[in-house]
Amino acid sequence: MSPMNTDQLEQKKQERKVQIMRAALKVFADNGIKLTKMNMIAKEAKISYGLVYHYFESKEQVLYESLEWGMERNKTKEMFDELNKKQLSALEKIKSFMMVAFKEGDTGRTGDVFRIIQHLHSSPDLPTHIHELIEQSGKVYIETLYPLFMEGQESGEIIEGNAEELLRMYLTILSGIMAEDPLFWKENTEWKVSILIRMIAA
Amino acid sequence: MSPMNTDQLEQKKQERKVQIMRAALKVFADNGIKLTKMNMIAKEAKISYGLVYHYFESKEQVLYESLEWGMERNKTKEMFDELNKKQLSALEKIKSFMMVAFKEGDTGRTGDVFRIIQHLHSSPDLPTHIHELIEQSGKVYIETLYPLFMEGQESGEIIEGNAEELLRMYLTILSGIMAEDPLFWKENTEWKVSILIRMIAA
Amino acid sequence: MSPMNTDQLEQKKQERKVQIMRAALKVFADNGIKLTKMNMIAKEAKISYGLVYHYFESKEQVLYESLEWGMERNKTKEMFDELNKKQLSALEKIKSFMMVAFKEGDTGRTGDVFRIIQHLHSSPDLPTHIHELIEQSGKVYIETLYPLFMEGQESGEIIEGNAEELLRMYLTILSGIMAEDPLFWKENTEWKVSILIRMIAA
Amino acid sequence: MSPMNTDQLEQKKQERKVQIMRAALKVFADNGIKLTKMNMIAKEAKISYGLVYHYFESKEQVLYESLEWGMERNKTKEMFDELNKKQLSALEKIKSFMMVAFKEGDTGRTGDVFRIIQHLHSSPDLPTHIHELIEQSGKVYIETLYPLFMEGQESGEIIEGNAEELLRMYLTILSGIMAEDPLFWKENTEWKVSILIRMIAA
DNA sequence: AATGAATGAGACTTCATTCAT
DNA sequence: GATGAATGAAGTCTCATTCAT
Repeated sequence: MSPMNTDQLEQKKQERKVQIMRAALKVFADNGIKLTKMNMIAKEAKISYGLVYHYFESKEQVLYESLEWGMERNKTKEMFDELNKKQLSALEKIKSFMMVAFKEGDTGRTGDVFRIIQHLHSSPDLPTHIHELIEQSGKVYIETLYPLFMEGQESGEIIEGNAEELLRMYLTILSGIMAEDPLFWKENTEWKVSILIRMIAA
Repeated sequence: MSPMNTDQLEQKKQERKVQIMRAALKVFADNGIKLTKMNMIAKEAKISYGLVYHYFESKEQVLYESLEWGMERNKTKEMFDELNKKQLSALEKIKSFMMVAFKEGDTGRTGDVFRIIQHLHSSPDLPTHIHELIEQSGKVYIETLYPLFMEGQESGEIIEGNAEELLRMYLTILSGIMAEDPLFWKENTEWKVSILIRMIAA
Repeated sequence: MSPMNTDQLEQKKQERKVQIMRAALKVFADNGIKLTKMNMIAKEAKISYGLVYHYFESKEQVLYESLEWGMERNKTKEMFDELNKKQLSALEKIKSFMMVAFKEGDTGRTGDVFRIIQHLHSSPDLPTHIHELIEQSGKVYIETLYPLFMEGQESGEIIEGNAEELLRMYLTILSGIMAEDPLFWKENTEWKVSILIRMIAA
Repeated sequence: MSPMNTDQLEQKKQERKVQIMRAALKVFADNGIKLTKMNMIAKEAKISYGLVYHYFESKEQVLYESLEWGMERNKTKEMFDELNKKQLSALEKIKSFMMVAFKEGDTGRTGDVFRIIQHLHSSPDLPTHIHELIEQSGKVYIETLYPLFMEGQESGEIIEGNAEELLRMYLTILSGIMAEDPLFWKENTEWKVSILIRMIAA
């Protein structure tokens, strides 16, 4: 009942939520939104399904907050800021970005978020605020990669043509891979990245 | 009571089945197996859901027969035989294959079948006979493209390396695109094909 | 278009109805009312299910008319009148009744009607007019057998006790047998009848 | 959190299952397998149909487990062992068996199980494991009564003839009664038993 | 007259959500 | 806080009935 208690409780509560959100991201990413049962999230988080409702209003709310949390952790922007400090060409930066973004361990969840966003593209019956979240999240990739594409074209590293269109196609392909084969990046990452880069490298 | 009568009826029945299978392929491709409701197939075919059961035993049977029918129409093999008659390099043949396979109108359904097969890869709880059908169908692409990849490598048109792995990655990317953006090939097909080809062109 | 034609048509129609009713009685008797599908009746009558609706309003109507027709053919009363002409004791008449009633060929349908009536006892959700028909039909057996039971008791052939109760139990057992094992009477009829008679024989 | 807690929960769960199985046995017995709706079981158990699925996988599983449970409670064998300790003639034992088996109160469910087994004889489209259960259960009656029939014939209490056939007919009649009139044994049990016994008593 | 194509109510089952403990 | 018991909407499939041919 001491004031400290309240804080501790609050923190514990937050930890629980994180435990659930981490599980949710994984399960949503693996199965898609509709096919993910509350059951599966609870099992992945090693709690009872009833408890999920103690921390979240609904399945939809779990999705929303998990995405929010995942994007925050995702920190694409920060990743780029980090990259920009290094002395690399535009193409090398793009390559580095892919290596970092998709070859993550347990912590990042970048891939999970990316994959969920793909699943969501094909779920037209979701509420607006979720679609907005997606929209916003998708933008991050565009906003950070577009300048690099432009830079690459100027320096002659990247093929000519409409940079925006090229970027969109590039992202479509990345999305597609993640939707198609979640384990794609697990093996031979470097080789695969280099092949993909060939598409845009002059 | 003329002999023509029976034939006509039989043909009409077959047309109805085709109407349903065409609808089913589209809806399955767009939504995945589990998320496709009989309702959706029926609505797409502009009939009542009850009627679907007049022509097919179950949802699973609709899937199976539709795939079978779609693959038959698909005729990847025939397409290649046609190609091989022409005087083209391996890379040009691969390019032609993509142009023909993915830029079809309403008739071909090649893309739908391709996408469903992708969905099915991630549905481990389907009966054996469907998985066999998929397996078999997937093989067609490999069996027809693999020799071309080899040929391309020998002639120096295609980059060095493990041809099988390269082909698998190539197919994963194609699958991913179709899963991700069904309308991908509608516009700018030629340019998109050329970009993709860059991945493997030496 | 001649007047004769009308009659012939009328007769043909009646024959068709009989064909259906005969089939219906058999299928209803074997499967019970609810579990009998229109399909099964049609197949048994070797016609399409649609045609049944040409001759009858509904499944319920098929049941009603079939029962009516079956009871008419059944002619328990006539059977007894026949028996009464012979010089037999009451017990021998009861025995004869059973032999005739249950060991019939294709024509009689006595057993079918009897069995359907049993099924109907346990179908409380049927319309009134059908229940009335049943009621009425059940009475025939009681009305014709009751005097024989009385007579048998007076002559000392049948055991003492409440004749009505004894008869009711006897009929329950007969009904039960037909519900339980439709083919019961096919074999060893005489021996089985004699065993059953032992229950009431003094 | 006391150790008792888990046990209590487990016990409560078991009680719920028993509540459902008791209801199921009654409803199955009254209506037959196919005509029994999950709804009816739920209503009889005074719960929602959804809850039934919390405790059982499917309707079929409800049937299977209910039968198993009912047979266990049934304990025909134990009943006979009890009887055999007493100094009774074979016929008297058969009589006692019937009195005990069919004049039970709420607890026994012997009659329900017996009736369901009859219904099942006429349901050829049930899975094997259920048929095996039935088979096995049916055997109990035969295995326990057959020796008594033989014994009775040797001592001259029971009429001559093929004991097996006689027993089969006897059981058919019992089954039939239970199928036909579930309340048959409620009243006048002793008298009814004595009449039935007359069939086989020398 | 005859067929069987077409429809939709109802039954089984799944699963998100609420609630008692 | 934590569990899982309880409910009911929605999806798959069956089948009586209507209707076009």
